[in-house]
Amino acid sequence: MGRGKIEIKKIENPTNRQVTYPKRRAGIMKKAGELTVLCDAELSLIMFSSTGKFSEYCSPSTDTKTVYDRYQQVSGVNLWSAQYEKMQNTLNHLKEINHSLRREIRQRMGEDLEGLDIKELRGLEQNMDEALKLVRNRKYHGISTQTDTYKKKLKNSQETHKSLLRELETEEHAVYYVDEDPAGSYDGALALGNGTPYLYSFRTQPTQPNLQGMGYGSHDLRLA
Amino acid sequence: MGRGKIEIKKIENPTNRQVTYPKRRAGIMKKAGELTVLCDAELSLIMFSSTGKFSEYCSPSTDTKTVYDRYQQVSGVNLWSAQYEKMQNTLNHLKEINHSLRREIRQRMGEDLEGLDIKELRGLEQNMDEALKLVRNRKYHGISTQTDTYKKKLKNSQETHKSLLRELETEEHAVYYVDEDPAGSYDGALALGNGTPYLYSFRTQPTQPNLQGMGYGSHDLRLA
DNA sequence: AGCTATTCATAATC
DNA sequence: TGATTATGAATAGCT
Repeated sequence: MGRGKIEIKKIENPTNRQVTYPKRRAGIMKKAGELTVLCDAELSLIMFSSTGKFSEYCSPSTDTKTVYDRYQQVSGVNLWSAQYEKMQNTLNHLKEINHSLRREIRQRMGEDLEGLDIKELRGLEQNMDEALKLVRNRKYHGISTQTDTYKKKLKNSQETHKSLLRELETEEHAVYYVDEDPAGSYDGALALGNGTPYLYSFRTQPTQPNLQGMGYGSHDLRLA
Repeated sequence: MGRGKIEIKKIENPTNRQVTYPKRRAGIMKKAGELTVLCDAELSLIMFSSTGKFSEYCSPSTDTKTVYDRYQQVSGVNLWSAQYEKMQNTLNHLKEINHSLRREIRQRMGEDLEGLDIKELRGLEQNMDEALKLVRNRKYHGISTQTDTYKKKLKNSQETHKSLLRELETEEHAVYYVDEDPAGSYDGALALGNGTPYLYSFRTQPTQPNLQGMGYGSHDLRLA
C-alpha cells in the first residue's frame, strides 16, 4: 500500500526510516483502537523507536499495569525480579516456621501428640513440668507483691483516716470511736490467688493454639 | 476495507465479533512485526479478547519483561509496587504472628512471664497443668503399648526357641535343659518410662524456644 | 507536512 | 469453521 511495494527489511536510509516510523505507528495505534472497540478487547501496546522515542496505547477500559498483571498471571512469568522471588521464598520460609511453631504450641497444649515417640514425650513432659513450676513461682511472687501493695495501701489509708479523725477531734472538740480491724481484708486479697477458676478459663479440648484474652495467641492463625 | 465500510463500534453480534477478532489480531500483529523490522523498533503488544483469550507479540530483539521494565523507567509508572507492597504486608503480618507464637512458646516454657498479670498467670498455669496431664497420659499409653509389644515379641521368641529345642531333641535324640525366666526383662522396659532423664534433656534456662531433637522447633528462629 | 497511486487488510459472502 | 473477493484503508514515494 503505497506508490510501490516494499520489502519488509530494515529501512537503511535513516531519514526514510524516521519518516516511516510515525506513519506506521499511527496506523498500528489506530488498528489497536479499532480492535479494542470492535471486539471489546483489552490490549496494551508499548513501542520504542530506534531513536528511543517511546509511545504506548492502552485500551480505555483498563490501564497498562492491569493488562500487564493479567499477562503475568496467564503467561506464568510470575517470578520477575530476583527480589520478587526472594520475597516469595522468605514468605514460604516464614509460613513453614509458623507451622512448626503452631505445632509446638499444640503439643504443649496436649494436642497433636501422635507424632512423638516415647523419648520425645518424656522430654516434653519434663520440660513442661519444669516450666509449670516456673509459672507457679511467678504467680505466687505476683500474688505476694500484690498483697504487699494492698497492705501498704490499706495501712496508708488507715493512717490518713486516723489523722483525719484526730483533726476532727481537736477542731470540733468532739470524740468518735472507730472500730479498726485491718486483718480481714488481706485474706480476701489472698483468696483470689490460690487456684480456683476465676475469669480466665482455658480450653483443653483439641483446638487452635490461641489463648483467649491472654494478650498473646490472639492473632489470626489462618493466614499462614 | 472489506466488502463494505463498517462503523467503528462494538460488533454486537457475538459470532461476528469472534470472527473479526482473530482477523484483526493477525493484522495488527503483522503490522507490529513490520514496524519492528522496517524501523528497527522495539515493541510489545499484549491482547485479551472479550472471551479472555490471550495473545502477545514482542519484537525479536527483546522480551516482554524488558520492554515493560523500560516502559516503567520512561513513564515513571511503577508496575510492581502494588504487588510488592502486598507481599511486604503479608510478610510483616507473618512476622508478627511468628513473634506472638514464639512469645507464647517462651511463656509456656516459663520464660518471659513479666508481661503477664496474675489472672493471666493463673490461666496459663491451669492450661499447662491440664496439658501436662494429657502428655503424661499419652506417654503412659505409649509405654504400655511398647511394653506389650516387647512382651509379645519375647513370648514369640521363647516359643520359637522352645520349638527349636524340641526339634533338636527329637531329631538328634538328645536332651537339653533350658533356664527360662521371662519376667526380668519386662521390668527393664518399664524402667525406661518413669521419669529420670534419658537421652533427651530440655533446657529450662531462658533461651530461644527451640527444643532440640524433638522434630519441631528446630527451624531458624532468627529469620522472622 | 500533504497528496495520491498503489498495495494491503478485511467484511461480506460462499 | 476456512477460503475467496470486492472494497475501503494504509501508506511509500513524491512534492
